[in-house]
Amino acid sequence: MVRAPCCEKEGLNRGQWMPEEDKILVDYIGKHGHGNWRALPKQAGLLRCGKSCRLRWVNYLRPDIKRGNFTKEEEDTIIQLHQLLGNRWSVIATKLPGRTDNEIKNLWNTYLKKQTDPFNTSQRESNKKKNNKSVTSHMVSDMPVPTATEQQQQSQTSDHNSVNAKEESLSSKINDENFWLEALSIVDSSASSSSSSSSSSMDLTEAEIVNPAIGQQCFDLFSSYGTDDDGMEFLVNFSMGVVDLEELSLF
DNA sequence: AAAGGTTTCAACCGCAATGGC
DNA sequence: AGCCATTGCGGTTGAAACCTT
Repeated sequence: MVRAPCCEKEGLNRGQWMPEEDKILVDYIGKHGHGNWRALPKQAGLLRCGKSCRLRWVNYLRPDIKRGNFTKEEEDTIIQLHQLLGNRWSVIATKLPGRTDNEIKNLWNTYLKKQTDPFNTSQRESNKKKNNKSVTSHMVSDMPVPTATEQQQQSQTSDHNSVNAKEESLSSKINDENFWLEALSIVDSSASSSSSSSSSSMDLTEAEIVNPAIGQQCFDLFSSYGTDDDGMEFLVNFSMGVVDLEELSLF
């Protein structure tokens, strides 16, 4: 079967959006919402395909878009999440309010990828000086996640027996209340009784990781369980320092 | 000043996923 | 179950801006 083109290309504008086009799109969506993207350009009077309109809105015209340089915290978050999720830009973007997947992808491809590559460490620094842009460069985290190179080195140097022994050791801690009390600080215990300190972790709702070393152990352990969608969501939150304690029952 | 090289990022493309019929 | 339309995602492109020589 011949694939249908995404839009009629004849007579439609392509390339850079003109300010007038932006205004038409913003005005239309402000009044009617975007509804059906394919039908939108015709209804709004734009000589663009629906796909182009959607992209322009999502990546540039949305009112909640945060423009400007990424902060150090945002960069660190992206680096951590990328190590966890790979090139799942849309998932990463959900953890950075106001940032788009396209923006994050561009940042990664032009800067962060080089940052995490030990053989290209100084490239952006020199560019930064050239461009006089205020992008910070470092990789500091309260709960450090190993770089891809480090992970590779780790996998090369450790044998399966020692890994299994470590997992068994960590697994045994999951049901150890003191282990969790040491690692976590309760953020939201409203759904449980105030005597939560003496209850099991399953009675609590949400906690912050206050002991990075233990947090790292937990992360290693949970990662070893594999990652379906729910597990992935848990790991994302965990990597950002927050634990949904109800999810612990999954492990 | 200008030519050539490099970087950035908005926009495009093609494919996969999803949902309705 | 299968087809089709639509949406969303990630990879890629190319024009513009910037830098170096």
